[in-house]
Amino acid sequence: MSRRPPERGQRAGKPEALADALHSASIHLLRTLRKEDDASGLSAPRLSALSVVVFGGPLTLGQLAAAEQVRPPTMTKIVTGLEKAGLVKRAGDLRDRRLTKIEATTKGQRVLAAGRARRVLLLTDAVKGLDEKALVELTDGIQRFREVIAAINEGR
Amino acid sequence: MSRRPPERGQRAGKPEALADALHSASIHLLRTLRKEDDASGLSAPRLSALSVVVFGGPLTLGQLAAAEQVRPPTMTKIVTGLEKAGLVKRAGDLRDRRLTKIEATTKGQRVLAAGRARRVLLLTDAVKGLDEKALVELTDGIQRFREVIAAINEGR
DNA sequence: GGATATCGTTAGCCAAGCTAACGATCGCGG
DNA sequence: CCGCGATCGTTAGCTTGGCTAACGATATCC
Repeated sequence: MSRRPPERGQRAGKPEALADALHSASIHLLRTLRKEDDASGLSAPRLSALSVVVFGGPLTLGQLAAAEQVRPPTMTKIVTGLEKAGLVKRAGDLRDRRLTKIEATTKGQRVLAAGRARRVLLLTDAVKGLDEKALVELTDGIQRFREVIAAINEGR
Repeated sequence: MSRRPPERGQRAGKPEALADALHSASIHLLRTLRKEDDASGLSAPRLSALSVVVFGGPLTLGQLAAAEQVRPPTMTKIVTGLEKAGLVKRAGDLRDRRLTKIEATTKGQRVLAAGRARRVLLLTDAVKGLDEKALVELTDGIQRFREVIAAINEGR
């Protein structure tokens, strides 16, 4: 959902408003970051996948798809894009495709690092307006955020 | 970015890790909710736009596009989809398209309410595992989350 | 050695985002 | 009173990302 008149639950006393706030905030953060990430020429899904490859070591396409919670054909497209951009490469057993591992190139590592630096710049500016207390609240909140998502994904 | 080995900053002491955590959590929440929202036949962008229309009263396409932070052509598509689904209608001055207002149908209101109920159910389950303290932290965190996003969007 | 299982890819669909170009309407100035 | 520019929406056309269904290649197992 979205930003709308402030009369609607800012403090989110009800789970309903909380759900709405979570959804809304997520949508807007991604829309905001998407623009910034454009500077690296990488969309959010590609950036996300690249991140997994860089930090998750070499892994198969299936594993990557599972990690990103998308179907294999979707991941094929993403990996193909990353490969064309020279950010990842296929290694390992190239004959048996089920065993080929996807790994990051050094360029991929560089680009990822640069993208993060860019985002950090943005965030740093945004954080300037927050005091220490707010920072702590944000950090704690994200942790809870993660727990909620994990709970949803597990309980089904 | 994405879920990856837990050794990477859970508590987000650095802004870098905080940015990463925000991004990651947002991506995953949306991916998770997308599935649920499928049940209403509405994608996240449509649901978001519908929400703005329902709660933001009748408004022009341009205003809606601005609220949703997308370009007018994109919003044209979304509104067209919602219109075909009978969730919104165009009213006001139909001759001068610059003055036609978009407003929700009663069906639109119903569907939105149903979608929210569905999400709330999910969230309620997820929240069962959280104690009061965690709930407060989450609520506070979201508020900060919003502030950060607002700060980013303003400072440019 | 041939059936089977496993995994990736191809094909083909749709939604959502963009830019560029077009169109329609109003308001204003001459 | 008539055209001209400004304003806003839409159309056209492209890319990416998501899906399912079908196909292909490889290894394994009997």
